[in-house]
Amino acid sequence: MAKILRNYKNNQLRLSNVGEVVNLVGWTSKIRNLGGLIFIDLRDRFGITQIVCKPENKYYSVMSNIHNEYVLSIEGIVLERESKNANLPTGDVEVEVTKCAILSEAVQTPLIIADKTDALEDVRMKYRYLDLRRPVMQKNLILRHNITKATRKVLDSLDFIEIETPIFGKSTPEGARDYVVPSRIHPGKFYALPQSPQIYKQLLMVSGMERYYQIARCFRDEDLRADRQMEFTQIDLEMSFVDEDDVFEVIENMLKMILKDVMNLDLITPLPRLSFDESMEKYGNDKPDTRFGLELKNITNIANNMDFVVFKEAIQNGGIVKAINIKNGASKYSRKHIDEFTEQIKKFKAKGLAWFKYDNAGISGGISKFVDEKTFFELKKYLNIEENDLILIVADKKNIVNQSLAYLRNYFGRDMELIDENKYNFLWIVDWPSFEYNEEENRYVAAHHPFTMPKDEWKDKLLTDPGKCYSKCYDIVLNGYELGSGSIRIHEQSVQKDMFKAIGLTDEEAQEKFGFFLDAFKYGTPPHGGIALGLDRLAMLFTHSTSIRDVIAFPKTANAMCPMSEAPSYIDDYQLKELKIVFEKEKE
RNA sequence: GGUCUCGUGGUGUAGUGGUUAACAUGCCAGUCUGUCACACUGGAGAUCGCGGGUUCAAGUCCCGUCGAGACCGCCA
Repeated sequence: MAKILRNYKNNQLRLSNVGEVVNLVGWTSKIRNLGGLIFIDLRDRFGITQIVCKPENKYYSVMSNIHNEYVLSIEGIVLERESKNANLPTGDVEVEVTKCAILSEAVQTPLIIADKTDALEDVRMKYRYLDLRRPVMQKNLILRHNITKATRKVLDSLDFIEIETPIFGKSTPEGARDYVVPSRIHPGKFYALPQSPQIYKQLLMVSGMERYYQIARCFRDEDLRADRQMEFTQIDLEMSFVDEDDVFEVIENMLKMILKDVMNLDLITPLPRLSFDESMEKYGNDKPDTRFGLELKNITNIANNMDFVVFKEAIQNGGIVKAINIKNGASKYSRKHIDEFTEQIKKFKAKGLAWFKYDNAGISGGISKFVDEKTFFELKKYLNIEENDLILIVADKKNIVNQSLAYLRNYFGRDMELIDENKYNFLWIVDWPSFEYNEEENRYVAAHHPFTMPKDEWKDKLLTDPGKCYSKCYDIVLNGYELGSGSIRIHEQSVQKDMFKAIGLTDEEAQEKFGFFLDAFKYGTPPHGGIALGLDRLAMLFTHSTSIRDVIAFPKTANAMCPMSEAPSYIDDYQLKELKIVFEKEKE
């Protein structure tokens, strides 16, 4: 085949090119055949150029037999259009065909190749290669590329080096479920795919690399969600000789650069910081969307003085009472709506949703008959209750109250249109508790991971008062999503020993579980810490996608399958034999 | 593991237990020389996811199953 000529992309031609002979390639995006006059929108990754062909043209019969998605190579002359299209960068010109070669024909596509396809996601997944022809999807992947490009640029300028760590590793005893790969050479043994390069990046600090980063693929065998895939990508980094503020500064600089390069937005730094406890109190979760207010208010004290048995019981059982005030919600939401909200929060095990409305006639509905004048006076002041407000109250165990109201807060943020979609509200959640108490196992477990450095003032109190310990752990949150998580790590062996003791691990058990990792720390370990940011989530939020699947070229469905390739699949018996894997026959 | 929603031409939807399953878009053909969501005319295209049941009669009701999605659990 002759060399395919192409001297312009389909977004390039302007009035200044009029008269030039140009060579274009692309897919047939749209045909408008007016009988005596054929227009073809020729699409490539960069844009669309209108091709025109008149009846006297010797390629007229060729052109009139072209169908959608045919791949064409066009030679033509750039002309000024008689009627221009202001919606298209190339809308002032068109290319009159002088030569046309059909490089490839196409049958009818199962989905329409346009930004607004009418296909649902399973069809799009099955024909992902066609879905990815849609300009909006190409834009998403290009934006993702721009994020990694900016990331590499800024981290390189800050002396970070990109180092690849193994995909085949050793199964880690804690954390998410591992994906495992059988070893043929060592029958019965398995490699584990990394949940994150955590172990390796810390070892690289022991190695003296000082500043490492990686655009790292991570694997977790847990159920999928709109914002969670079985394999996902993290911007993973680790630094030596640093404390929390140093990590924040690097990430803030990096995000500033990414936002500028990718979105042309100026990020104001330093980013706001919120303690974990404060976040739970005000927003009910550890990843607040701060683009709107609607904060949770703790009314336990006021509720305790009310003559309402539901509140009293909840408080007596160690629970709390919190409220949100939906401004102008009284007239918008009917009793039926409120019943639906109640139904929704049952998934968090909330037993009910107390509510009342306020207007100039006073309070009404829900629990209003339990709200006496004095109580209302206090609530009105504390919750800033005004005309037409709807007050929603949950009384239960602390985490049920927080989960329920955090859910409702996000719902009303959207439903009352309180969210400015053009805002990117990054913030740090800092000062995390070191431990969570696991009631099932009756012991403390590491809230982050057992290598997280406690705050200086708690370093020597891990054993005496673990429940109150805070650690040098931080999350970065964007618009209600956990974007990244990191910590300063323990580099002192005495602190590490206390940490293991606090979570009930003996020296022998710790050695057995984390052996080579702990050994490495004996040979001179710099203070170090790091963070990992979810690239998929960042790209999802920048593109205003509703799922990370829209910024991943070939994602899996919620059921961890690929409708296109039909992975996962059974393998041949000889492969199983070679791996010495035997399945037990299913018993009925 | 659990809860909920959905499954009807290529695609997206409508469809009171009762005629030939409707509409939009896409596709095919025809008319048309300035369209750009071209317009107009005509046409093809559906074993209503699959299996069973109730019924004189099932796209519609029931049970099961498979598939898709959202959420809970899970994700140190």
